[in-house]
Amino acid sequence: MNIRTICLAILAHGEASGYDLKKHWEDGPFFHLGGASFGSIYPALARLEQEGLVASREETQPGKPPRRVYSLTAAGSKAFIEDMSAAPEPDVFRSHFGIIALCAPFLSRETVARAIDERLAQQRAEVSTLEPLVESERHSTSGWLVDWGVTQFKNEIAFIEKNRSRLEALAGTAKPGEHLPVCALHDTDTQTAAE
Amino acid sequence: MNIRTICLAILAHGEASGYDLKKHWEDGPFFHLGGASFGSIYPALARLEQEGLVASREETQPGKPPRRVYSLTAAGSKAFIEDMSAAPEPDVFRSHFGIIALCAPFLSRETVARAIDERLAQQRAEVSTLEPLVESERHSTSGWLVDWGVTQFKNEIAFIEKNRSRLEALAGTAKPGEHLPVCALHDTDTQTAAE
DNA sequence: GTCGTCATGTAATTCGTTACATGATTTT
DNA sequence: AAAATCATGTAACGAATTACATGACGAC
Repeated sequence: MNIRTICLAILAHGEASGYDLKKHWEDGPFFHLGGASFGSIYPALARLEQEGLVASREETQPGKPPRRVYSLTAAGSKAFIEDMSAAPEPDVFRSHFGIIALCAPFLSRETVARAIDERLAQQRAEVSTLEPLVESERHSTSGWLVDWGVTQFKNEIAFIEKNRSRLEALAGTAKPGEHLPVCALHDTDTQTAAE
Repeated sequence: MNIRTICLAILAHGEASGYDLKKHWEDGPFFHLGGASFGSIYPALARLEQEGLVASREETQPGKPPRRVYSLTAAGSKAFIEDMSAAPEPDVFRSHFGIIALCAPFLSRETVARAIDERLAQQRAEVSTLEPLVESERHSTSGWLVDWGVTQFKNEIAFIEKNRSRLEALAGTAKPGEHLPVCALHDTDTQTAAE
């Protein structure tokens, strides 16, 4: 999922300026899906225009700087649909919290407890951003996505609350210098060592 | 979450070569957390060694090329704990499926249906990778993470199965050229247009 | 005799971020 | 008077990927 595709996806909803695109990501409830800086948006739009996938017109507005408004061309629309139809690479979430959970035996109880608290706070914050939208977006385009998000975050919160003591109990259980397999499955070291 | 941190996290479990590190990511059940190529692992290890966070020794093995085995130094251990204690940036998942859900009105029913099927297949594949580990890893370091993953994936599958018709019903509902707000909340265009 | 595994590394390229540069207007 | 908002863009930099280069050994 590159910026180009996200630009096309947002422009499919209607024309927008580079500034608008950034606002959709930063202030919108879907910032999980993106988040991009001007330094990548403007060049991306310029390149899309060069490729003929978007067209732009300058819009002068009184009392404000002129804005360059982009919209999909027919070719852009086609490219967007092709992008959406392409087989997706599996989602990768490089999660700080996941690494902490994996490394709990090497970390102090306080570190683990704090990580759990922070994770819960973060997921709760996401829920309180999205939950008010469930009603207002029920019959809009984004209603489904809002529900998806709320459900995911709530489920994770429930899981962590239920299993936090089990994770905290793992904290600090590795003696200094102790060798633990990352995952017992494919750790050939331990097997070789045992032979 | 950069490669450096993941290297430290895996090396905290015990010494490993660059080749080992890659295997932990690619073949292990935790590839969601990472996935990195040799082109990034080897330079990362070299830099960590320069900084004094890891030490290496060459291990000659009969019939196989010699391997350079890395392990954390005291400074590396400290750096690892600091990295883990640092406040995490909120997880961002740039999800292809999420974008499709958001753009359903602009896509055909077939495209949306296929995307749903692919998503379900993908999440089910993750479950069948992780589920067999629930038992074997129950009392190991990674047990918690395995449970976390299984729960997350199963919950998402359940949600999609329950709500797929609702998403499919949205497909193709936008007329060509129609302007739809990405999210009703902060779409000033529609409000301005309505004034 | 070719392909897969073990093993390390470099170079070119892509993608994106941060910081910088500019400038009018409105709010505090 | 300072700060925030609207608005666009470039340049330097960083992080990671892909592709390339090398080479021995074992399996089929």
